[in-house]
Amino acid sequence: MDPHLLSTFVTVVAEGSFSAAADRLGYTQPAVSQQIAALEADLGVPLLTRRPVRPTRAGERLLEHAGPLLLRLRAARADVARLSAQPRALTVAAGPLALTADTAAALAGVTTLRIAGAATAVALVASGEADLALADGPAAPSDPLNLPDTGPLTTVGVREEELVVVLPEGHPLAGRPGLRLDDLADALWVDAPEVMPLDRLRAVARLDGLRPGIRYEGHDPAVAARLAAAGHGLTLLPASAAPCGVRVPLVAPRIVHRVELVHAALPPGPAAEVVRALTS
Amino acid sequence: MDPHLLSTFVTVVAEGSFSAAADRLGYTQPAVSQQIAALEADLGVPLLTRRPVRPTRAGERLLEHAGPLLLRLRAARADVARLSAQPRALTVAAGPLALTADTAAALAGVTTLRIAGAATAVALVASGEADLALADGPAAPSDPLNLPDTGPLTTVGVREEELVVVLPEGHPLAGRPGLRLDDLADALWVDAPEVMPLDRLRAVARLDGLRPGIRYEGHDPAVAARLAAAGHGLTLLPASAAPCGVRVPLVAPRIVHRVELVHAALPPGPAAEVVRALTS
DNA sequence: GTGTTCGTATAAGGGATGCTGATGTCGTGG
DNA sequence: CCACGACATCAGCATCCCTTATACGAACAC
Repeated sequence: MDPHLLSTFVTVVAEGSFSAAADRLGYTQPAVSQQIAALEADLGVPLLTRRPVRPTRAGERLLEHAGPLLLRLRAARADVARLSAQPRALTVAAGPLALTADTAAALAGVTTLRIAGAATAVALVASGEADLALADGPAAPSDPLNLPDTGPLTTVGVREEELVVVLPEGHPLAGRPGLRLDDLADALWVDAPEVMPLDRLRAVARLDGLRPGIRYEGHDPAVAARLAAAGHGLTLLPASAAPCGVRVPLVAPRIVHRVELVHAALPPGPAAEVVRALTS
Repeated sequence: MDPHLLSTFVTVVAEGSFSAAADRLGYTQPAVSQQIAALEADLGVPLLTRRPVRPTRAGERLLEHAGPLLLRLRAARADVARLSAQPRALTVAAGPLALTADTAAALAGVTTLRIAGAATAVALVASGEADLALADGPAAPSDPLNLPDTGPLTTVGVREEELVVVLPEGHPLAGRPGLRLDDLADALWVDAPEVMPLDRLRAVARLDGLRPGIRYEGHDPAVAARLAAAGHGLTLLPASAAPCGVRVPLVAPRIVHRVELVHAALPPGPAAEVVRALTS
């Protein structure tokens, strides 16, 4: 199973077409046909239906592996390259809720800041496209975030902050001193996958429900808060990131908003300085 | 970076010799030389010192990635193969402390039982060599074990059991009703990496210390207990696995011995039956 | 210092692999 | 029914990679 073939397979599925994938990869169409045929011959099962081009069940299984595999390959290459690389631009990938005032203050010397979800941020560090990641997400107090395993990276907790439920004014629960998530599982929630993904919340809180309401595809927590304040659904945010609406602390289950710093082994330099500043 | 080359690289490091690796892989020596040269040319750095053959720092980095990568490749292949595979022998990989009487009773129809550490057991399931894994290890109560991420596997908790410190009779602490691990960090411990690895204990308990004493390379918990009872060092075992010695419950930090069942998506069959029996 | 030996690197040749361009085949839409 | 779009197949050719043969270099013995 050549990674080259795997990458072609991923592209074909993404494009939904052999010819389009060939264009994108700089091959001719027969080359892509033959690569897919080689993969299917190797594994002994069809991976794609043709016309329309869609993954079979076996193809879906393979897809689940292909992404992490190709990422890990890039990570290996990046890890080796880091040893002999000259210090260059300093890129930080941060979660949308990771940048409080004092965290931002610690980012001296950073050239580029990129906002990305926890998994993407870690992937950027692993593949060498970013030097540091500030991954954020919900977690039980003092529990680590459940970050994908992409190789030998160092992870340190940076901060944990109380979470609040953001409600519109006049909501029946707005007067409560604290709220339990179980009581809100049937309510409508703002579905903001780039700010506070509902599926991660479900996993951490160990509950089903949290019906998705309006979907917000950006990564500005203030917008999510405003949507919640306007009654489009509830949302859960760290206290400092909810500028409006009625904010009621979450009391059960005990979940906090956690920020972790992820980086590879770093030579002394500006990146290491930022790590020191963030962890002190 | 061809996985083929990666695999050759791993073999060369393991054998400590190009020629020996060539023999093992069924190549000639120049083929191995050329493969390593190709890898080094691709990555732009020497990966091995020659005479003696040892990984350079870049090579060590690559090695850290190569194992998981090759495992993941096997896992992908196995995952696809599972879809069209006929039900065959049913193999279970179990941790050394996973098999209590009732757990063993649930293994109806199992053909082969293999004892392996948690990481190895999971790797066996991922690569399709085993159908089920019963991984075991220390963990905070109701926290999952920290198993390596090898792809889309299902994990369910099976059991949690109290841990006891095994002491020789007459030990100054033998009369205590309960023990704190911090107070024992400076004591000598039985180093039984296949039964209860000290490094995992350190990670879970978040402490250094636990000085390794006698090393036991087998995986029989009774032997570890006997070594402890004979005064060769302390050891920590689930209450049911310590047949001798003075057994004092561990009261802090709160750590239990946890067993988790790991398996891929299973078609109905004997394997699924065992899963049902173990999780009910 | 010199010779022997062991182990890796290099060179040349041949077979397999994999890409391109041309053409075939099948399903869809006019 | 025909034309068109899209994937499969085929032939040809360049490249890659493995094998055999040989060169090179370090370690060791004397």
